[in-house]
Amino acid sequence: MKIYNTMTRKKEELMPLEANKVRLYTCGLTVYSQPHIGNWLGYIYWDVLVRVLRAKGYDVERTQNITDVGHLVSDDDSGEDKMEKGARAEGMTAWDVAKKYSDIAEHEAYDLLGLIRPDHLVPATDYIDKQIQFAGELDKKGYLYRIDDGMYFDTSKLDDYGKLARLDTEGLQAGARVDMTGKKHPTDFAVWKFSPPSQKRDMEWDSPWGTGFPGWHLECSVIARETLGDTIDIHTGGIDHIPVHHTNEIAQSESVTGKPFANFWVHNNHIKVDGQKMAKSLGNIYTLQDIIDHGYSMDAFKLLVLSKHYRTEGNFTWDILDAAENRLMNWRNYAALRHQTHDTLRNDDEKDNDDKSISLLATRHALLEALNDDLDTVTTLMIIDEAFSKLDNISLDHIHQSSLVELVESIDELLGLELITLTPDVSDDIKRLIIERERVRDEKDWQRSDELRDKILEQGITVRDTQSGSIWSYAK
RNA sequence: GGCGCGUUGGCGGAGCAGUUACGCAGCGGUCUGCAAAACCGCGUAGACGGGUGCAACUCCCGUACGUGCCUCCA
Repeated sequence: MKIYNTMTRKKEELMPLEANKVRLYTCGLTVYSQPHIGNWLGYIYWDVLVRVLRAKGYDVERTQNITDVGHLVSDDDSGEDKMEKGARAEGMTAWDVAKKYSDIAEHEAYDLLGLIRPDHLVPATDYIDKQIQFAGELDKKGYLYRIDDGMYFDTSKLDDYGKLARLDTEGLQAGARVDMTGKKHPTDFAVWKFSPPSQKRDMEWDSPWGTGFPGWHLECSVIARETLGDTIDIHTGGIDHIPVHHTNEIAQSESVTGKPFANFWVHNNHIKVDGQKMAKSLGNIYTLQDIIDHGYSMDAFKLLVLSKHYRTEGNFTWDILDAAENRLMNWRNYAALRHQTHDTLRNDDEKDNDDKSISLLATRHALLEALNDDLDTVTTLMIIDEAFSKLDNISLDHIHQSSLVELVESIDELLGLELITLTPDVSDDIKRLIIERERVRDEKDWQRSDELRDKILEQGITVRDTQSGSIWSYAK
Protein backbone atom coordinates (compact mmCIF):
# COMPACT_ATOMS: atom_id res chain seq x y z
CA MET A 1 0.00 0.00 0.00
CA LYS A 2 1.26 3.45 -0.88
CA ILE A 3 0.73 6.31 1.55
CA TYR A 4 1.85 9.92 1.50
CA ASN A 5 4.36 10.42 4.25
CA THR A 6 4.46 13.96 5.59
CA MET A 7 7.98 13.35 6.86
CA THR A 8 9.37 12.79 3.35
CA ARG A 9 6.64 14.66 1.45
CA LYS A 10 6.34 11.64 -0.82
CA LYS A 11 4.06 8.73 -1.46
CA GLU A 12 5.86 5.70 -0.17
CA GLU A 13 5.23 1.99 -0.03
CA LEU A 14 4.19 0.96 3.46
CA MET A 15 6.74 -1.45 4.89
CA PRO A 16 5.66 -2.41 8.41
CA LEU A 17 8.36 -3.19 10.94
CA GLU A 18 6.88 -6.60 11.45
CA ALA A 19 5.52 -8.50 8.46
CA ASN A 20 1.73 -8.61 8.37
CA LYS A 21 1.38 -6.34 11.38
CA VAL A 22 0.72 -2.61 11.38
CA ARG A 23 1.00 -0.50 14.51
CA LEU A 24 -1.08 2.63 14.17
CA TYR A 25 -1.39 5.58 16.49
CA THR A 26 -3.96 8.34 16.19
CA CYS A 27 -4.14 11.49 18.27
CA GLY A 28 -7.48 11.60 19.99
CA LEU A 29 -9.90 14.31 20.88
CA THR A 30 -9.49 16.80 23.66
CA VAL A 31 -12.63 16.15 25.65
CA TYR A 32 -13.48 19.61 26.89
CA SER A 33 -16.46 20.46 24.69
CA GLN A 34 -18.91 19.14 22.13
CA PRO A 35 -17.11 17.64 19.08
CA HIS A 36 -18.01 19.17 15.70
CA ILE A 37 -18.08 17.63 12.24
CA GLY A 38 -14.53 18.76 11.50
CA ASN A 39 -13.26 16.78 14.45
CA TRP A 40 -14.63 13.59 12.94
CA LEU A 41 -13.16 14.05 9.48
CA GLY A 42 -9.81 12.44 10.14
CA TYR A 43 -11.29 9.57 12.09
CA ILE A 44 -13.49 8.68 9.12
CA TYR A 45 -10.44 8.50 6.84
CA TRP A 46 -8.38 6.54 9.39
CA ASP A 47 -11.27 4.15 9.79
CA VAL A 48 -11.08 3.42 6.06
CA LEU A 49 -7.30 3.08 6.37
CA VAL A 50 -7.72 0.42 9.05
CA ARG A 51 -10.38 -1.37 7.01
CA VAL A 52 -8.17 -1.47 3.93
CA LEU A 53 -5.16 -2.71 5.87
CA ARG A 54 -7.25 -5.46 7.41
CA ALA A 55 -8.74 -6.39 4.05
CA LYS A 56 -5.19 -6.75 2.81
CA GLY A 57 -4.50 -9.21 5.57
CA TYR A 58 -2.61 -7.03 8.03
CA ASP A 59 -3.12 -7.46 11.73
CA VAL A 60 -3.69 -3.84 12.72
CA GLU A 61 -3.04 -2.83 16.30
CA ARG A 62 -4.32 0.61 16.91
CA THR A 63 -4.08 3.07 19.76
CA GLN A 64 -5.91 6.30 20.26
CA ASN A 65 -5.53 8.57 23.24
CA ILE A 66 -8.13 10.74 24.89
CA THR A 67 -6.75 14.11 25.92
CA ASP A 68 -8.37 14.74 29.26
CA VAL A 69 -5.66 16.86 30.81
CA GLY A 70 -2.85 19.19 29.90
CA HIS A 71 -4.05 20.73 26.66
CA LEU A 72 -3.67 24.42 27.25
CA VAL A 73 -5.67 27.14 25.60
CA SER A 74 -2.50 28.21 23.83
CA ASP A 75 -0.03 25.82 22.27
CA ASP A 76 2.90 27.90 23.47
CA ASP A 77 2.17 26.47 26.91
CA SER A 78 0.60 29.57 28.28
CA GLY A 79 -3.03 30.13 29.08
CA GLU A 80 -5.39 27.89 30.92
CA ASP A 81 -5.87 24.17 30.73
CA LYS A 82 -8.83 23.54 28.44
CA MET A 83 -10.27 21.00 30.80
CA GLU A 84 -10.16 23.28 33.81
CA LYS A 85 -11.54 26.16 31.80
CA GLY A 86 -14.38 24.01 30.46
CA ALA A 87 -15.09 22.82 33.96
CA ARG A 88 -15.44 26.31 35.34
CA ALA A 89 -17.71 27.28 32.47
CA GLU A 90 -20.05 24.38 33.21
CA GLY A 91 -19.80 24.49 36.98
CA MET A 92 -18.34 21.02 37.21
CA THR A 93 -14.95 19.55 38.02
CA ALA A 94 -12.48 18.88 35.22
CA TRP A 95 -12.99 15.18 35.88
CA ASP A 96 -16.72 15.51 35.26
CA VAL A 97 -16.17 17.47 32.08
CA ALA A 98 -13.77 14.80 30.82
CA LYS A 99 -16.32 12.10 31.58
CA LYS A 100 -19.17 13.97 29.97
CA TYR A 101 -17.43 14.66 26.69
CA SER A 102 -15.64 11.33 26.55
CA ASP A 103 -19.04 9.67 26.69
CA ILE A 104 -20.41 11.96 24.00
CA ALA A 105 -17.38 11.40 21.78
CA GLU A 106 -17.62 7.63 22.14
CA HIS A 107 -21.30 7.67 21.35
CA GLU A 108 -20.74 9.75 18.23
CA ALA A 109 -17.74 7.78 17.02
CA TYR A 110 -18.95 4.26 17.60
CA ASP A 111 -22.74 4.48 17.69
CA LEU A 112 -23.49 7.27 15.23
CA LEU A 113 -20.57 7.02 12.81
CA GLY A 114 -19.99 3.32 13.30
CA LEU A 115 -16.22 3.62 13.39
CA ILE A 116 -14.10 0.67 14.38
CA ARG A 117 -13.07 1.00 18.01
CA PRO A 118 -9.28 1.21 18.51
CA ASP A 119 -7.65 -1.68 20.33
CA HIS A 120 -6.37 0.75 22.94
CA LEU A 121 -8.48 3.79 23.76
CA VAL A 122 -6.53 5.46 26.51
CA PRO A 123 -7.24 8.58 28.58
CA ALA A 124 -4.09 10.57 29.31
CA THR A 125 -4.90 10.53 33.01
CA ASP A 126 -4.56 6.72 33.06
CA TYR A 127 -0.88 7.04 32.26
CA ILE A 128 0.28 9.79 34.60
CA ASP A 129 2.89 7.61 36.34
CA LYS A 130 4.35 6.52 33.04
CA GLN A 131 4.43 10.10 31.86
CA ILE A 132 6.34 11.18 34.97
CA GLN A 133 8.73 8.29 34.43
CA PHE A 134 9.22 9.30 30.79
CA ALA A 135 9.81 12.92 31.72
CA GLY A 136 12.33 11.67 34.28
CA GLU A 137 14.30 9.99 31.50
CA LEU A 138 14.32 13.22 29.53
CA ASP A 139 15.48 15.07 32.62
CA LYS A 140 18.22 12.53 33.30
CA LYS A 141 19.48 12.92 29.75
CA GLY A 142 19.65 16.67 30.22
CA TYR A 143 16.90 17.78 27.87
CA LEU A 144 14.82 19.63 30.47
CA TYR A 145 15.23 22.93 32.23
CA ARG A 146 13.15 24.56 34.93
CA ILE A 147 11.42 27.90 34.78
CA ASP A 148 8.74 29.38 37.01
CA ASP A 149 5.77 27.52 35.62
CA GLY A 150 7.23 24.20 34.62
CA MET A 151 9.86 21.91 33.20
CA TYR A 152 10.62 22.65 29.56
CA PHE A 153 12.22 20.72 26.75
CA ASP A 154 15.26 22.48 25.31
CA THR A 155 14.72 22.09 21.58
CA SER A 156 18.13 23.55 20.78
CA LYS A 157 19.66 20.27 21.99
CA LEU A 158 18.35 18.52 18.89
CA ASP A 159 19.94 18.97 15.49
CA ASP A 160 16.86 17.81 13.69
CA TYR A 161 14.14 19.50 15.73
CA GLY A 162 11.21 20.44 13.50
CA LYS A 163 12.11 18.00 10.73
CA LEU A 164 8.50 16.91 10.26
CA ALA A 165 7.22 20.43 9.71
CA ARG A 166 10.50 21.51 8.09
CA LEU A 167 10.52 24.34 10.57
CA ASP A 168 12.98 27.15 10.07
CA THR A 169 13.95 27.33 13.72
CA GLU A 170 16.31 30.23 13.20
CA GLY A 171 13.63 32.14 11.36
CA LEU A 172 11.17 31.39 14.13
CA GLN A 173 13.71 32.62 16.62
CA ALA A 174 14.16 35.88 14.75
CA GLY A 175 10.50 36.43 14.07
CA ALA A 176 9.26 35.41 17.49
CA ARG A 177 6.86 37.63 19.26
CA VAL A 178 7.80 39.01 22.60
CA ASP A 179 7.68 35.90 24.68
CA MET A 180 6.70 36.40 28.30
CA THR A 181 6.88 32.74 29.26
CA GLY A 182 10.60 32.78 29.99
CA LYS A 183 11.41 29.94 27.62
CA LYS A 184 14.94 29.83 26.25
CA HIS A 185 13.77 29.26 22.68
CA PRO A 186 10.41 29.92 21.10
CA THR A 187 10.02 26.27 20.14
CA ASP A 188 10.74 24.94 23.63
CA PHE A 189 7.71 23.28 25.15
CA ALA A 190 6.44 22.21 28.54
CA VAL A 191 6.87 18.61 29.56
CA TRP A 192 5.57 19.15 33.08
CA LYS A 193 3.59 22.18 34.23
CA PHE A 194 3.39 23.27 37.85
CA SER A 195 0.07 24.01 39.47
CA PRO A 196 -0.23 27.75 39.97
CA PRO A 197 0.75 28.53 43.57
CA SER A 198 -2.50 30.31 44.34
CA GLN A 199 -4.81 27.81 42.69
CA LYS A 200 -5.94 24.32 43.53
CA ARG A 201 -6.47 22.43 40.29
CA ASP A 202 -9.01 19.66 39.87
CA MET A 203 -6.36 17.61 38.15
CA GLU A 204 -2.86 17.62 39.61
CA TRP A 205 -0.28 15.09 40.61
CA ASP A 206 2.94 15.00 42.59
CA SER A 207 6.14 14.66 40.62
CA PRO A 208 9.89 14.91 41.31
CA TRP A 209 9.73 18.51 40.05
CA GLY A 210 6.66 19.65 41.92
CA THR A 211 2.91 19.27 41.94
CA GLY A 212 1.35 19.82 38.57
CA PHE A 213 0.26 18.11 35.37
CA PRO A 214 1.84 16.74 32.20
CA GLY A 215 2.44 18.84 29.10
CA TRP A 216 0.08 18.16 26.24
CA HIS A 217 2.55 16.33 23.98
CA LEU A 218 3.79 13.95 26.64
CA GLU A 219 0.71 11.74 26.65
CA CYS A 220 0.99 10.75 22.99
CA SER A 221 4.68 9.89 23.25
CA VAL A 222 4.05 7.79 26.33
CA ILE A 223 0.82 6.08 25.38
CA ALA A 224 2.17 5.17 21.94
CA ARG A 225 5.30 3.71 23.47
CA GLU A 226 3.51 1.80 26.21
CA THR A 227 0.91 0.24 23.94
CA LEU A 228 2.73 -0.14 20.62
CA GLY A 229 6.47 0.05 21.31
CA ASP A 230 9.31 2.48 20.65
CA THR A 231 8.71 2.75 16.92
CA ILE A 232 5.27 2.66 15.36
CA ASP A 233 4.42 2.16 11.72
CA ILE A 234 1.91 4.93 11.15
CA HIS A 235 1.01 8.01 13.15
CA THR A 236 -2.06 9.90 11.97
CA GLY A 237 -3.62 13.22 12.84
CA GLY A 238 -4.85 16.55 11.50
CA ILE A 239 -2.51 18.84 9.56
CA ASP A 240 -2.76 21.43 12.29
CA HIS A 241 -0.68 19.13 14.47
CA ILE A 242 2.35 19.04 12.20
CA PRO A 243 4.22 22.13 13.44
CA VAL A 244 3.74 21.81 17.18
CA HIS A 245 2.15 18.69 18.60
CA HIS A 246 3.64 16.04 16.35
CA THR A 247 6.93 17.87 16.13
CA ASN A 248 7.18 17.81 19.91
CA GLU A 249 6.09 14.19 20.19
CA ILE A 250 8.98 13.32 17.89
CA ALA A 251 11.42 15.42 19.92
CA GLN A 252 10.47 13.73 23.19
CA SER A 253 10.17 10.19 21.94
CA GLU A 254 13.32 10.09 19.87
CA SER A 255 15.31 11.74 22.67
CA VAL A 256 14.28 8.99 25.04
CA THR A 257 14.47 5.95 22.78
CA GLY A 258 17.10 6.99 20.29
CA LYS A 259 14.91 5.39 17.61
CA PRO A 260 12.53 6.80 15.02
CA PHE A 261 9.17 7.48 16.64
CA ALA A 262 7.02 6.73 13.57
CA ASN A 263 7.91 5.54 10.09
CA PHE A 264 4.89 7.15 8.48
CA TRP A 265 3.23 10.43 9.34
CA VAL A 266 -0.16 10.76 7.72
CA HIS A 267 -2.22 13.94 8.00
CA ASN A 268 -5.72 14.87 6.96
CA ASN A 269 -6.65 18.29 5.70
CA HIS A 270 -9.57 20.21 7.14
CA ILE A 271 -13.08 20.93 6.01
CA LYS A 272 -14.55 24.38 5.81
CA VAL A 273 -18.15 25.43 6.15
CA ASP A 274 -19.57 27.59 3.37
CA GLY A 275 -16.02 28.21 2.22
CA GLN A 276 -14.94 29.53 5.57
CA LYS A 277 -13.05 28.08 8.44
CA MET A 278 -15.26 26.71 11.16
CA ALA A 279 -15.09 29.03 14.11
CA LYS A 280 -17.26 29.76 17.08
CA SER A 281 -17.05 33.44 16.28
CA LEU A 282 -18.57 32.83 12.84
CA GLY A 283 -21.30 30.63 14.30
CA ASN A 284 -20.71 28.04 11.60
CA ILE A 285 -19.80 25.06 13.73
CA TYR A 286 -21.96 22.04 13.05
CA THR A 287 -22.24 18.83 15.01
CA LEU A 288 -23.37 15.37 13.99
CA GLN A 289 -26.62 16.09 15.79
CA ASP A 290 -27.20 19.10 13.52
CA ILE A 291 -26.88 16.79 10.53
CA ILE A 292 -29.36 14.36 12.02
CA ASP A 293 -31.72 17.21 12.90
CA HIS A 294 -31.65 18.34 9.26
CA GLY A 295 -32.83 14.88 8.28
CA TYR A 296 -29.59 13.56 6.82
CA SER A 297 -27.98 10.22 7.55
CA MET A 298 -24.56 9.61 9.01
CA ASP A 299 -23.67 7.59 5.92
CA ALA A 300 -24.45 10.59 3.73
CA PHE A 301 -22.04 12.64 5.82
CA LYS A 302 -19.42 9.92 5.49
CA LEU A 303 -19.97 9.87 1.75
CA LEU A 304 -19.49 13.63 1.65
CA VAL A 305 -16.23 13.21 3.51
CA LEU A 306 -15.00 10.35 1.34
CA SER A 307 -15.87 12.16 -1.87
CA LYS A 308 -12.78 14.29 -1.37
CA HIS A 309 -9.26 13.02 -0.85
CA TYR A 310 -8.07 13.12 2.76
CA ARG A 311 -5.21 15.45 1.86
CA THR A 312 -7.26 18.07 0.06
CA GLU A 313 -9.27 20.74 1.76
CA GLY A 314 -13.00 20.15 1.83
CA ASN A 315 -16.12 22.20 2.11
CA PHE A 316 -19.37 21.54 3.91
CA THR A 317 -22.68 23.01 2.81
CA TRP A 318 -26.18 21.63 3.05
CA ASP A 319 -26.29 21.45 -0.77
CA ILE A 320 -23.21 19.26 -0.82
CA LEU A 321 -24.68 17.05 1.88
CA ASP A 322 -27.88 16.89 -0.12
CA ALA A 323 -25.96 15.62 -3.14
CA ALA A 324 -24.27 13.01 -0.98
CA GLU A 325 -27.61 11.90 0.44
CA ASN A 326 -28.99 11.51 -3.11
CA ARG A 327 -26.00 9.50 -4.18
CA LEU A 328 -26.41 7.31 -1.12
CA MET A 329 -30.09 6.82 -1.92
CA ASN A 330 -29.17 5.66 -5.41
CA TRP A 331 -26.67 3.21 -3.96
CA ARG A 332 -29.27 1.93 -1.51
CA ASN A 333 -31.66 1.23 -4.35
CA TYR A 334 -29.02 -0.69 -6.24
CA ALA A 335 -28.28 -2.62 -3.07
CA ALA A 336 -31.99 -3.34 -2.64
CA LEU A 337 -32.01 -5.17 -5.97
CA ARG A 338 -30.44 -8.09 -4.15
CA HIS A 339 -33.84 -8.81 -2.59
CA GLN A 340 -35.38 -9.00 -6.03
CA THR A 341 -32.90 -11.27 -7.77
CA HIS A 342 -31.89 -14.89 -7.56
CA ASP A 343 -28.86 -17.00 -8.10
CA THR A 344 -30.78 -19.11 -10.57
CA LEU A 345 -30.20 -17.62 -13.95
CA ARG A 346 -32.26 -17.88 -17.06
CA ASN A 347 -30.78 -20.47 -19.36
CA ASP A 348 -30.89 -18.50 -22.57
CA ASP A 349 -28.75 -15.78 -21.07
CA GLU A 350 -26.38 -17.93 -19.11
CA LYS A 351 -23.26 -16.59 -20.72
CA ASP A 352 -24.34 -13.00 -20.31
CA ASN A 353 -25.05 -13.60 -16.66
CA ASP A 354 -21.67 -15.07 -16.07
CA ASP A 355 -20.03 -12.04 -17.54
CA LYS A 356 -22.07 -9.73 -15.38
CA SER A 357 -21.21 -11.67 -12.25
CA ILE A 358 -17.54 -11.66 -13.02
CA SER A 359 -17.45 -7.93 -13.52
CA LEU A 360 -19.21 -7.32 -10.24
CA LEU A 361 -16.77 -9.53 -8.38
CA ALA A 362 -13.81 -7.84 -10.04
CA THR A 363 -15.07 -4.60 -8.53
CA ARG A 364 -13.79 -5.52 -5.09
CA HIS A 365 -10.28 -5.79 -6.45
CA ALA A 366 -10.65 -2.46 -8.21
CA LEU A 367 -11.81 -0.85 -4.98
CA LEU A 368 -8.87 -2.23 -3.06
CA GLU A 369 -6.51 -1.12 -5.78
CA ALA A 370 -7.79 2.45 -5.61
CA LEU A 371 -7.64 2.57 -1.82
CA ASN A 372 -4.19 1.06 -2.00
CA ASP A 373 -3.03 4.19 -3.75
CA ASP A 374 -2.81 6.63 -0.89
CA LEU A 375 -6.38 5.95 0.20
CA ASP A 376 -7.92 7.27 -3.00
CA THR A 377 -11.52 7.35 -1.86
CA VAL A 378 -12.51 9.64 -4.73
CA THR A 379 -11.69 7.00 -7.32
CA THR A 380 -13.18 4.36 -5.06
CA LEU A 381 -16.57 6.06 -5.09
CA MET A 382 -16.34 6.41 -8.86
CA ILE A 383 -15.70 2.68 -9.25
CA ILE A 384 -18.75 1.96 -7.13
CA ASP A 385 -20.87 4.24 -9.32
CA GLU A 386 -19.60 2.45 -12.40
CA ALA A 387 -20.24 -0.99 -10.94
CA PHE A 388 -23.78 -0.15 -9.92
CA SER A 389 -24.57 1.51 -13.21
CA LYS A 390 -23.92 -1.83 -14.91
CA LEU A 391 -27.19 -2.90 -13.33
CA ASP A 392 -29.10 -0.04 -14.93
CA ASN A 393 -30.39 -1.50 -18.08
CA ILE A 394 -30.62 -5.20 -17.46
CA SER A 395 -33.53 -7.22 -16.27
CA LEU A 396 -33.60 -8.68 -12.80
CA ASP A 397 -33.18 -12.15 -14.30
CA HIS A 398 -29.75 -11.13 -15.44
CA ILE A 399 -28.42 -10.02 -12.09
CA HIS A 400 -26.58 -12.63 -10.11
CA GLN A 401 -27.77 -12.22 -6.55
CA SER A 402 -24.80 -13.48 -4.60
CA SER A 403 -22.29 -11.41 -6.55
CA LEU A 404 -24.39 -8.30 -5.92
CA VAL A 405 -24.47 -9.18 -2.23
CA GLU A 406 -20.71 -9.58 -2.22
CA LEU A 407 -20.24 -6.22 -3.88
CA VAL A 408 -22.43 -4.44 -1.34
CA GLU A 409 -20.73 -6.22 1.53
CA SER A 410 -17.35 -5.17 0.19
CA ILE A 411 -18.43 -1.54 0.08
CA ASP A 412 -19.58 -1.71 3.69
CA GLU A 413 -16.45 -3.53 4.75
CA LEU A 414 -14.00 -1.16 3.07
CA LEU A 415 -15.70 2.20 3.51
CA GLY A 416 -17.52 1.61 6.76
CA LEU A 417 -20.92 2.30 5.23
CA GLU A 418 -24.01 0.39 6.25
CA LEU A 419 -25.68 -0.33 2.94
CA ILE A 420 -26.72 -3.80 4.04
CA THR A 421 -28.52 -2.66 7.17
CA LEU A 422 -29.90 0.43 5.43
CA THR A 423 -31.56 -1.70 2.78
CA PRO A 424 -33.95 -4.15 4.40
CA ASP A 425 -36.28 -6.27 2.33
CA VAL A 426 -39.86 -5.07 2.04
CA SER A 427 -42.56 -6.65 4.19
CA ASP A 428 -44.61 -9.63 3.04
CA ASP A 429 -47.57 -7.28 3.01
CA ILE A 430 -45.88 -5.04 0.44
CA LYS A 431 -44.76 -8.06 -1.54
CA ARG A 432 -48.39 -9.21 -1.75
CA LEU A 433 -49.47 -5.74 -2.90
CA ILE A 434 -46.79 -5.73 -5.59
CA ILE A 435 -47.90 -9.14 -6.88
CA GLU A 436 -51.53 -8.05 -6.78
CA ARG A 437 -50.65 -4.92 -8.72
CA GLU A 438 -48.87 -6.91 -11.38
CA ARG A 439 -51.93 -9.11 -11.70
CA VAL A 440 -54.38 -6.21 -12.21
CA ARG A 441 -51.92 -4.61 -14.63
CA ASP A 442 -52.11 -7.75 -16.73
CA GLU A 443 -55.85 -7.17 -16.74
CA LYS A 444 -55.21 -3.55 -17.68
CA ASP A 445 -57.11 -2.37 -14.63
CA TRP A 446 -55.12 0.89 -14.46
CA GLN A 447 -57.25 2.48 -11.78
CA ARG A 448 -56.77 -0.38 -9.36
CA SER A 449 -53.13 -0.56 -10.33
CA ASP A 450 -52.58 3.10 -9.45
CA GLU A 451 -54.44 2.71 -6.19
CA LEU A 452 -52.12 -0.12 -5.23
CA ARG A 453 -49.10 1.92 -6.21
CA ASP A 454 -50.26 4.72 -3.90
CA LYS A 455 -50.88 2.24 -1.13
CA ILE A 456 -47.37 0.87 -1.48
CA LEU A 457 -45.96 4.39 -1.58
CA GLU A 458 -47.60 5.10 1.76
CA GLN A 459 -45.17 2.58 3.19
CA GLY A 460 -42.18 4.35 1.69
CA ILE A 461 -41.75 2.14 -1.35
CA THR A 462 -42.05 3.15 -4.99
CA VAL A 463 -42.72 0.68 -7.75
CA ARG A 464 -41.64 1.03 -11.34
CA ASP A 465 -42.61 -1.18 -14.23
CA THR A 466 -39.98 -2.66 -16.48
CA GLN A 467 -39.97 -5.24 -19.21
CA SER A 468 -38.98 -7.89 -16.71
CA GLY A 469 -41.65 -6.92 -14.19
CA SER A 470 -42.06 -4.54 -11.30
CA ILE A 471 -39.03 -3.34 -9.38
CA TRP A 472 -39.40 -1.63 -6.02
CA SER A 473 -37.14 0.94 -4.48
CA TYR A 474 -37.12 3.20 -1.44
CA ALA A 475 -39.07 6.41 -1.92
CA LYS A 476 -37.21 9.67 -1.41
C1' G B 1 4.65 41.08 8.54
C1' G B 2 6.95 35.80 7.58
C1' C B 3 6.14 30.99 5.19
C1' G B 4 2.69 27.99 2.27
C1' C B 5 -1.56 26.46 -0.63
C1' G B 6 -5.57 27.03 -3.85
C1' U B 7 -8.57 29.21 -8.04
C1' U B 8 -12.03 23.49 -13.04
C1' G B 9 -19.06 23.67 -15.81
C1' G B 10 -25.36 25.34 -11.26
C1' C B 11 -22.97 22.56 -6.86
C1' G B 12 -19.11 19.01 -5.44
C1' G B 13 -14.75 16.85 -7.43
C1' A B 14 -10.55 14.04 -10.47
C1' G B 15 -7.06 12.87 -14.07
C1' C B 16 -4.41 14.36 -18.16
C1' A B 17 0.11 18.34 -22.54
C1' G B 18 -3.49 16.43 -27.99
C1' U B 19 -10.12 11.51 -26.86
C1' U B 20 -16.76 11.95 -22.43
C1' A B 21 -13.90 12.22 -15.89
C1' C B 22 -17.33 10.96 -12.32
C1' G B 23 -21.35 12.34 -8.79
C1' C B 24 -25.63 15.57 -7.58
C1' A B 25 -28.98 18.97 -9.87
C1' G B 26 -31.29 21.13 -14.66
C1' C B 27 -33.27 21.16 -19.83
C1' G B 28 -35.06 18.61 -24.54
C1' G B 29 -36.37 13.92 -26.66
C1' U B 30 -37.42 8.39 -27.07
C1' C B 31 -39.98 4.70 -24.51
C1' U B 32 -44.33 3.81 -21.20
C1' G B 33 -51.76 3.00 -19.88
C1' C B 34 -49.73 6.75 -16.50
C1' A B 35 -45.54 7.32 -13.54
C1' A B 36 -40.72 6.01 -12.61
C1' A B 37 -36.47 4.04 -14.46
C1' A B 38 -33.58 3.49 -18.57
C1' C B 39 -31.67 5.33 -23.10
C1' C B 40 -30.23 9.53 -26.58
C1' G B 41 -29.01 14.61 -26.74
C1' C B 42 -27.98 19.71 -24.56
C1' G B 43 -25.82 23.36 -21.67
C1' U B 44 -19.80 25.36 -25.70
C1' A B 45 -15.56 24.17 -17.60
C1' G B 46 -10.83 25.50 -16.61
C1' A B 47 -9.62 33.36 -12.32
C1' C B 48 -6.79 36.95 -15.53
C1' G B 49 -2.22 38.38 -18.46
C1' G B 50 2.11 36.68 -20.58
C1' G B 51 5.72 32.66 -21.87
C1' U B 52 7.61 27.62 -23.58
C1' G B 53 5.63 23.72 -26.95
C1' C B 54 3.12 21.46 -33.37
C1' A B 55 -0.36 21.40 -29.24
C1' A B 56 -1.82 23.72 -22.28
C1' C B 57 -7.15 23.20 -18.06
C1' U B 58 -2.56 20.23 -17.63
C1' C B 59 4.51 23.10 -17.59
C1' C B 60 6.95 28.31 -16.32
C1' C B 61 6.43 33.64 -14.77
C1' G B 62 3.36 37.57 -13.16
C1' U B 63 -1.50 39.81 -11.49
C1' A B 64 -6.15 39.36 -8.89
C1' C B 65 -8.98 36.91 -5.54
C1' G B 66 -9.51 33.24 -1.82
C1' U B 67 -7.45 30.54 1.96
C1' G B 68 -4.00 27.99 5.67
C1' C B 69 -0.09 28.14 9.36
C1' C B 70 2.91 31.40 12.29
C1' U B 71 -1.81 32.46 17.79
C1' C B 72 -6.88 27.82 19.74
C1' C B 73 -8.08 24.17 16.23
C1' A B 74 -9.31 17.82 13.31
